[in-house]
Amino acid sequence: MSANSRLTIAAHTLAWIGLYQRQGHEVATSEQIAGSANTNPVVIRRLLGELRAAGLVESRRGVGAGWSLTRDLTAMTLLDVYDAIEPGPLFALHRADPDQGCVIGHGIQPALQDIYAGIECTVRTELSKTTLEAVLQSVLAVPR
Amino acid sequence: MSANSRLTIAAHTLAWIGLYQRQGHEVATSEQIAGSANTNPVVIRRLLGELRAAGLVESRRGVGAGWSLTRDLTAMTLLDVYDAIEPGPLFALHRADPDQGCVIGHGIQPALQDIYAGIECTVRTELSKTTLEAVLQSVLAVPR
DNA sequence: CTCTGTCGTAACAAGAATGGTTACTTCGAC
DNA sequence: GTCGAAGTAACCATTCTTGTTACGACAGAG
Repeated sequence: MSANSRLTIAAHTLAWIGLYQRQGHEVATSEQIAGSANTNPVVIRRLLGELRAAGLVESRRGVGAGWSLTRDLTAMTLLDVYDAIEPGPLFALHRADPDQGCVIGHGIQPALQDIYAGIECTVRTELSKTTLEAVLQSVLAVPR
Repeated sequence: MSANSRLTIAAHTLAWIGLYQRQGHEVATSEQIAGSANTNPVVIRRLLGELRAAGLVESRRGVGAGWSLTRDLTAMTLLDVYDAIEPGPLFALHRADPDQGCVIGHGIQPALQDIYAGIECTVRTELSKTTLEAVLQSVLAVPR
C-alpha cells in the first residue's frame, strides 16, 4: 500500500520528548530527536509542526529553543497523533468516476464508502486505545 | 497516506463478473470491466492476474476468452481480495534503523511492531466479515 | 546591540508506487 | 489460417515520501 513511516516517527518523537522532560530537561531540539530517529532535523521539524497545529506540542524560538509537550503522555493517544499527521482515508475510491449507466458502476461507490467507513472507524477505535505513555512503557520494557 | 484504489477496483471487478455470470454469461472480458470501472483494460488484466494467482478467478484464452470466478461470491471475502493485492503492512517502521544506543531508539521498533500487528489483525478481521456477495447486494440496493 | 543557536520554511532531488497507454506476442476456438 | 482476447513488457505522468541544502526570523546571552 506504499505505507509511510510518519506515525512511527511521530510516536518516536513524542516518546523521546516525554522521556527527556521526565529527566528534568525543559525542551528538546529537532537535532537531538533526529539523532535518535536517524533522520534529518528538518523531517522532525516538519512533523512537529503538524503536531503543534494539532495542539500536542509547542515550540520556543531563539537561543535555548526547542520543543515541549503541551500535556502528559498519559493524555495523548495514537489516534491524536494519527489525526494530526494523516489526512487521507485508508482506501481510495475510483480515480475516475465509474460508468453511471452500469448497475455496478452506479452503486459501487456508495456501497464501498459504507464498508470503508466501518473499517476506518475500527482502526480509529483501536488507535485511541493506546496512549503514548503506553508506547513509552513498552519501549522501556524492551530488554537490553 | 497515499491510499490507492486497488481494493476498490478489485471489488468492482469481482462484483461485475459475478453479476454478469448470474445473467447467464460464461466469461467477462477485461474490456467490458474496464468500461464499467472507467479505466484501461490493461489495468484490469493486471489486477485480475493477481486475483488469479490467489485462486479467486481463472482465465481462458483464444477467441471467446475472458475471466470467470472460481467460486461463488458468497465464499469470497474482502480479506481474500486484500491479501491477493496488498502485500505490504499498513504502517511502516523507520526507513533507517534508529540509534540503538538510545533507549527510545532501541525499544521503539519492537514496541510499535506489537501495536501495529494488533491493528492489522483488527482490520483483517473486519475485512473478513464482508463477503463479495454482501458487496454486490449493497451495490444493487443503491437507489436509481 | 551584536552574537549565536534553533526554529520556520522554501526549494530541490531521489526514489517508489500508482495508474494510464501503446504495442507486441501468445493462445485457442472456429 | 483467422481473429479476438489474454499476457506482458515498456514507457510515461503524477503523486507521495524522505532527505538535503539554504537562508531568514526570532530571542536570549553577553
